[in-house]
Amino acid sequence: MDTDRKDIHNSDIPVLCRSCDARHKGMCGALDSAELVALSRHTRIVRHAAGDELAAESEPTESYANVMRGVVKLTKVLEDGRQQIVGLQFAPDFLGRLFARESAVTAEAASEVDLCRVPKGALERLVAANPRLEHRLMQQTLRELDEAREWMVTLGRKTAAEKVASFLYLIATHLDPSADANAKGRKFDLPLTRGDIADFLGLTLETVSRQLSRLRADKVIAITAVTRVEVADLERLRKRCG
Amino acid sequence: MDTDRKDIHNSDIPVLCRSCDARHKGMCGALDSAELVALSRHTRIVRHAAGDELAAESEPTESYANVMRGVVKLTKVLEDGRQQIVGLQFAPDFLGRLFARESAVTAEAASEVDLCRVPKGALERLVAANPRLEHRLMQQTLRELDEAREWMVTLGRKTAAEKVASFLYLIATHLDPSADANAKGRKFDLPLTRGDIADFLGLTLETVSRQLSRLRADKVIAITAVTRVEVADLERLRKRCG
DNA sequence: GAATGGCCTTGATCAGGATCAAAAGCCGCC
DNA sequence: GGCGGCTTTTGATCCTGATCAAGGCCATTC
Repeated sequence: MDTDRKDIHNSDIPVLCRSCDARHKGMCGALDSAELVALSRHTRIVRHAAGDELAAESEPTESYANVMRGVVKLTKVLEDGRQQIVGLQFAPDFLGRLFARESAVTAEAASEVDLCRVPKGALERLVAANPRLEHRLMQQTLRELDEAREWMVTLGRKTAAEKVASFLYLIATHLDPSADANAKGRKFDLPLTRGDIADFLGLTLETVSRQLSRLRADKVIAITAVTRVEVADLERLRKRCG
Repeated sequence: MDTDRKDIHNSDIPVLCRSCDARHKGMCGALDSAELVALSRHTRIVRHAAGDELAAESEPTESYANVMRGVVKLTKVLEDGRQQIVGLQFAPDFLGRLFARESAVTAEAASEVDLCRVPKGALERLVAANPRLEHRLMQQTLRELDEAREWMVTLGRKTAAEKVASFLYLIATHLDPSADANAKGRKFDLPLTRGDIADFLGLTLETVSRQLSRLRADKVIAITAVTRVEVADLERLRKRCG
């Protein structure tokens, strides 16, 4: 209690929110400090290990979340087990399908992940009361729709080689926001296994592995460890994306 | 002038809007009669022939629209001309990417189409002033995102036969909203050519044609004219969707 | 009603990626 | 340090759907 009030007095912003990206680039940027304080009473930071299931397809969802660290994959499966990754979420993305009774996708931690969870009802009340928040979430939803459509081109019309290059390009440009955007090269850890990448690209893991080997042989990338990729020249990689 | 005022007096609802589906299931349902009257001063009903380009990729958009009749296809192309249809819009869908400076897709009339066009600025002002309208559009955007992700599974993981069955199932369930939802069968005209269907499914038109022939040979569908399809038992078709 | 030009269908062949199979790295664990 | 369980890589073969090619159907036009 006492500390709570001191926090508010000190800065008007809850401790947990002070260094959170969601406040700058994510949905919390739409909230003033009073709303932030009110919301933070309901939120809970949770850490999940890679592989943890965060939400299941056709299961009721009882909370939304902001991704604070790590990568979350959204997947859908056919009855016979064929699987497709339909989205990847990076910090500070909002996680969850607003207003939906149940999730249309399975959400799984691709890497170790920190989430800032909010109970469904609490967020929906806040959205109803604050059009600016809904506007923010609308902007993200529109961006996700743009990305989904971009990816449909990749899935439907690109060759295996172009698909793998496109995936690497996506990761290189999304994963490390701290990297200098102008830098020619990038180094990063793949947040997905070969099998996951295959599920993202509509390929088999063998094909993914072969195409990675080919990109390495062609010196477009270096693979310094099984999950470690270095791109010396992003532009050369982009040329391979079709 | 005089007629205008009479219309308003008569029913509070602009003539053009009275029989429009967008007022019931589309975005205009979020507007009260005064807003409807105000908005209708800016709208213009336009008819487009099949094949007309309604908006071009990377071109500035100066208006949004509601689809009142017909089917609009949204496409994206790779530099070398490979094409992918990334969405289909049916009445009374909203057409356009809210808040975007330029379109990320090409919109083209797949059939003869009637649009209710609204200038970009007019709609954006209305959205800013009316959170309920943004909420409506948010709902449609979320639905489109769900559909895009559903389609990613089809593109990435289904066989050619399953893709074609899935397309027919989509059309059968979306095209004729007046049809009895419980009816076992459906009859409809395909709004797309074989080439368009191929671009939607990530196939070639020859493969689409062959798979259609196979579905006909297997008595899952009847093709009574080149664009006319009859499905006797929707459930049998669904079983082919994978 | 013949000619023209779009679509569409069907056939023959080809190739890209899947599948099947095995070996090679990698890592935790005893 | 060596063992067992992994994911990943690489190889050999197969098969689905692409490509190349020809012909058919239909509407429009003269």
